[in-house]
Amino acid sequence: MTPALSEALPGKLLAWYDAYGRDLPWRMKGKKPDPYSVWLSEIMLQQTTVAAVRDYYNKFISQWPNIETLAAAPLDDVLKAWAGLGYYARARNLHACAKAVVEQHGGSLPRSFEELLKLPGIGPYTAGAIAAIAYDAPHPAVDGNVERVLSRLHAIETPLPDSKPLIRKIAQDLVPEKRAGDFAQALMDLGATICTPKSPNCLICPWTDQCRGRIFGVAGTLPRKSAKKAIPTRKGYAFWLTRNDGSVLLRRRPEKGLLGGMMEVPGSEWTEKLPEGDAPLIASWRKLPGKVEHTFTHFHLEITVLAATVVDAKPPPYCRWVAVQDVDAEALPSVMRKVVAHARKMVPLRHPVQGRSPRHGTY
DNA sequence: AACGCGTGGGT
DNA sequence: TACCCAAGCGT
Repeated sequence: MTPALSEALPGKLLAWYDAYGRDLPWRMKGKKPDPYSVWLSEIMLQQTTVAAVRDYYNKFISQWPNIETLAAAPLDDVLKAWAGLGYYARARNLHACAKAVVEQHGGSLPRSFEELLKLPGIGPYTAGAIAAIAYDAPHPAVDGNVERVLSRLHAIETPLPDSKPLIRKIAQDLVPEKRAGDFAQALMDLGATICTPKSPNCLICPWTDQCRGRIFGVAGTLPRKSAKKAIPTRKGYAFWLTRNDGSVLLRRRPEKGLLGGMMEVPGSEWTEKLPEGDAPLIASWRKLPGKVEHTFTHFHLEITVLAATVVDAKPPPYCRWVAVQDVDAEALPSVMRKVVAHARKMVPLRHPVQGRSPRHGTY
């Protein structure tokens, strides 16, 4: 590509962005971006769509308008507010990052890429995005959108992730000295609205004349990606244990790993062979009809729900009784909200069900 | 370096 | 329907 052409690219994109850029809650129209808003939105947007993030972002900003209030909040409150958004390590890291910024940086997010990179939950993409959007530093923010747009612009046939180093260099060379933040956001808007994964709308693209993917007629097929393998199905049980006063037993999951720190309906392991083991309390369990199905990133899950009622019992380790009307406010991930909905549909409160073939303490 | 880590919407 | 995918990070 000639120098003249490559120099024209940022200007064309910025002009397009000025006219057609999206209006999003974390973009301050005509005002200087707020680093806290930029950081919060970027963490939420990791592997997550704008549509999914919008309500969560507004809720967080209302509940914790600045990083000090977020840092002072109990982690469980943050997990409750994050529940349903997925990738819960982000919520734990968000809270840890807020505390680190307050304790080590006087409550202001650092400006340099290197310092940002040291903070929990901030990797190369997010550090670049914050540096560029919040502080207008000339850093690229290379996410999935940018990888797609630039793969097409240069008709890169090397599949991802092998092409990442090349794409990163292309992105770096494209960043303009001025308006680096707008440029980063413009590139993502272009990918989200025009240079979409399927059926890109090349007719209205500001880069259509320079796009080799379009010229070669392969834009819609790029970027190439290495094949991903199939995911297994795992099975398990969940124990819906209600108490006579209208409360249900919930359990806190271990702090790390899948759904770390979140609440759950107590259950068995999730394995490819239906597991055997002990229920959390001795009771008469009955199997509810149907299954709860859910798909995680790396496996499908089928949960069979067993229900029982007790008069009273001391909660087992990591468990506590929660009034059923308060369950919705708990830090329950989506899979567990499905379990709760399934159980509540089948088990009317205060009408204890007799076990048909009681098995005590075992399922 | 490859894998674990959620969810809901689009096609 | 059964994929595919989205502003990635931590280990």
